[in-house]
Order: sequence, then structure tokens, then C-alpha cells
Amino acid sequence: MSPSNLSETEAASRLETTGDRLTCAVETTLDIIGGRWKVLILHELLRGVRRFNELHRALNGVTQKMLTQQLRELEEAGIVHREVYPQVPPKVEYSLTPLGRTLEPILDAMHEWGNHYHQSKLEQPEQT
Amino acid sequence: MSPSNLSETEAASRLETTGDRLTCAVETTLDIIGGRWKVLILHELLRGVRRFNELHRALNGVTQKMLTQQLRELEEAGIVHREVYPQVPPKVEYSLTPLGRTLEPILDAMHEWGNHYHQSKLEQPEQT
DNA sequence: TAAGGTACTACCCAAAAGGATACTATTGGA
DNA sequence: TCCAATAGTATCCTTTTGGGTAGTACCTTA
Repeated sequence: MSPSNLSETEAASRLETTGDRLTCAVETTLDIIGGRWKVLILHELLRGVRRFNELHRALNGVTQKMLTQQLRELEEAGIVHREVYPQVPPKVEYSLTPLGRTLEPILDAMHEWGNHYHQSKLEQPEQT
Repeated sequence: MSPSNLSETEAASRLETTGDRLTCAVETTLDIIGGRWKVLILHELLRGVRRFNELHRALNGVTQKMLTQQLRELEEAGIVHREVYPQVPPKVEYSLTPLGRTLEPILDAMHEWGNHYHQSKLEQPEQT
């Protein structure tokens, strides 16, 4: 269960060759940012620290339950940091961890491709 | 409903400012590659043309139904091309369209980040 | 005394995604 | 004659995901 005598790089790259899921590293990324609200949360947090209700207002349409749920998943993945201030009324601040911030290039690339895609769809709406 | 008198770039960038989904371009990308098997299919097709059964064998564990479904969605999005040879037994070849090939940098970035993530998890398995 | 704000949980429900199994048409080969 | 191979459908079922509503604790303000 532990990495034992493997070096860390060996252990990490083994995830690439073990079993039959050859691109599981891509799927790992997808697992983490693939939720319904995750990229929107990430987008907000890339701009700075946010309180729960700030996120709730920024992500028009999200329910409290969903927001909590997605934040917990991101927290568990080590992407966001949750800072609770023991005061009343409660105050909780969410921010990106250093690891979370490394997602920025991917978000950017996806943003760019999304635009590129819309563009190409406008140029050639359908091509059977 | 039609782009009418907007230039294409104007129309495309409007998707960024209209409504409350500010990062919808990122979500567009996620919609397209976010399926359970999509990135694996993309990974295979980035290496070359594949027949249905070749994909079926390469994606260990996928059912025919799921494979067909995901391929149809990718085809509809203009990402993959489906070439049917009218012969018996049937022969169908799947390949990436030029648009599909533009996804490669994103897949690469996600692959790299996934490895980076595994790496960091090995270094710091948990940090409450 | 009552309402309001914050950051949640608990419970229930609907829809979507994913999957197992069986079936199809056609022809070549044993 | 019967089986295998290809590229699928069709039908049913389970799991996951997403969401709505209500309720909670505590303090401040009116």
C-alpha cells in the first residue's frame, strides 16, 4: 500500500503503465475539475479569496448544497483551502492552494479552446 | 438565432459576457471531452485511425453501447470523423478531424497535470 | 421579542450517465 | 448447415449527479 522502495517518480509513472487505463493521468485531472460547478469555482478563486456567500452569489444558480459539496471535493483533492474563523456569525474563507493554482494553465487552455470551438462552429455550422 | 450582422468574433466573444455563466467557454470544452470514455478515445485516435473493434479492445471495459454513444457525441461535436465502408462484414474507420486534433495540447496539459498531481499526493499524502 | 445574517446539514427526489445482456444483418469458411 | 466476425441496436437496470426544501446554531440589531 505504501510507495515502499520505489522512488516517487517511478511510483508516479507506474500509474501510467499499470493496468489497462493508459491515460489515467488525464482522467485524474478530469475527475478533479469535471464537476458541474468546479471550473466556475476555480475561476472565482483564481481571482482571489472568497467567502461562502460570495461564491454563492457569483455562481448564479448554484444551490448551497451543491456549492458545499463541490467545495468539499476540491478541498479533499488538495485544490482549495478552507479557513474557518471561529466567530459569530460564522466566517469561512476559501482560497486556492499552491497546487490549485497550478491548474490555471489548463483552465486557460480550455477557455481558449472553447472560444476556438465556438468560432469554428460559426464558420461551419454543420458539415456532414 | 443567426449571427446576423455581428462579426464572427463579436458573436463568439458575446458568449463570454452574455448571461451569468462567465466561464462558459471552459464549460464548452468540458462538455465535449468530459464523458467517461472521451479522453481515452481521443488518446487512441491521436495515434491514428481506428476501427470500431480496435477501439473496443483498446478501451478495456467499455461496452459497445457506451463506445458507440461516445463516438456519436464526438462526431456530432465535429471532433471525430466516421468513415463507413459499404462492405460485408462492415468496416467503419474513426479518425480525428482537424478540429479534433487541436485538442491535443489540452490533453497533454491535463496529462502532465495529472502526473504532477499524483506526484504531489505521494509527497504529501494528506495535509489537514 | 422577533427578524436577519452566516454557513452550513438532512432528507427526499428527478434526471442523466453508465452499463449488462441480448439481438440484428450479412457473408465467408468449416 | 452452423458458426464466426463486424458494427452496431434495443431494452432494461443501477449508479451517480444534481437539485429543492427545510432546518440548525449563534449572535446582532431593531
